[in-house]
Amino acid sequence: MKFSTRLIKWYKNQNILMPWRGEKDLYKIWLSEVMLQQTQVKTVIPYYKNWINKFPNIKSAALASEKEILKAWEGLGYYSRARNFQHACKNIVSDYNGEIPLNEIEFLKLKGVGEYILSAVFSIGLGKKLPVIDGNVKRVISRYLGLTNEINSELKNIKSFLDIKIKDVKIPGDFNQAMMDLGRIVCKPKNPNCDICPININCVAFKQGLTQLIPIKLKKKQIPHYKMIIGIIQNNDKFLICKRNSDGLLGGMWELPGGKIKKQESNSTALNRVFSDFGISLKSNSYIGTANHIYSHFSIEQHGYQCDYIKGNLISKNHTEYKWISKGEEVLFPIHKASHKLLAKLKVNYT
DNA sequence: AATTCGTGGAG
DNA sequence: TCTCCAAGAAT
Repeated sequence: MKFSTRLIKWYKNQNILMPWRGEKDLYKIWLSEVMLQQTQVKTVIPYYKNWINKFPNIKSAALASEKEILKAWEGLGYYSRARNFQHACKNIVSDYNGEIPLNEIEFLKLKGVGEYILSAVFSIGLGKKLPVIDGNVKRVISRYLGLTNEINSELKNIKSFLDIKIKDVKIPGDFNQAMMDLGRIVCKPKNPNCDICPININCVAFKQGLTQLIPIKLKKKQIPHYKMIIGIIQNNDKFLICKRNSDGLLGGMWELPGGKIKKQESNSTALNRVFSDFGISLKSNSYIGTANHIYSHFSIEQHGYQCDYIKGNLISKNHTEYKWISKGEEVLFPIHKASHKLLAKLKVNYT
């Protein structure tokens, strides 16, 4: 049997169910692929279902408020995906009469649509013979062909191999999803189950015992670590939350205000300095707790302090809106994980 | 071209 | 605890 025949036979036999499998609505296929970027299937499923309930089509997504969009994405990470997806939906409503462009060049112009999304949506939704290349596929093919250069310098070899293999496939979407399922379930990063792999016969890495070495990857740089003070600024029964700038890290998300602690600086000194720079004066404070959080390129250690507000309006170049809210109201706002960790400690200690 | 974008799970 | 990395794209 041929490579693709073995692969697709295995795929059909697995019959793995996902909410978007078998879906024909391009909008839903597209949404699933956006959510699945750098995110595991299991994580995406509840977010996908919730999103489809709230925004069942392009128009509803385009008409939603930014707050609703980010709230539906809260906790999923890489929030620019949500903002870009809505931007693209608005673009489709205004410039494409509400219909997703079926032309590759036009679809690629949409925000958040790259080579992967194009290939995934057009192969699964339209039957186009465009191979997808994601982390799974890179791993599977680099092992299958025994590619011993750094994985990202082998992309042309991987693509030319797939371009040939997908030509004689009847259902390109199945071929692509089979490749990704195989990488996720069998050809795993560690301890691949080569014994049950449908394409192990011609796999170079398997035959030569190289599955532990391939794919070859560069070592990641160490990420910096920062200490921060975070304020739960109390004013009567309310506390302050701030909306981050729409660009950059956690764009558009709400958070508890705070800032970095300088080296050799005490927590209380940092607390006074940061909020003095924000333009608000505080009095007595009490320690709430510490919450660590790891981002992709740095990590933080948040030291939370509950403070009593005296006067001043918070002005920060990092934020565009400020709001005093009562405890419990935070569920109405899209708030990032790091702030949620401290809010959880607030509940434990002060209810 | 290298960096910047979250969060959670696996081992 | 530590490291890797997941249906990548934008800058």
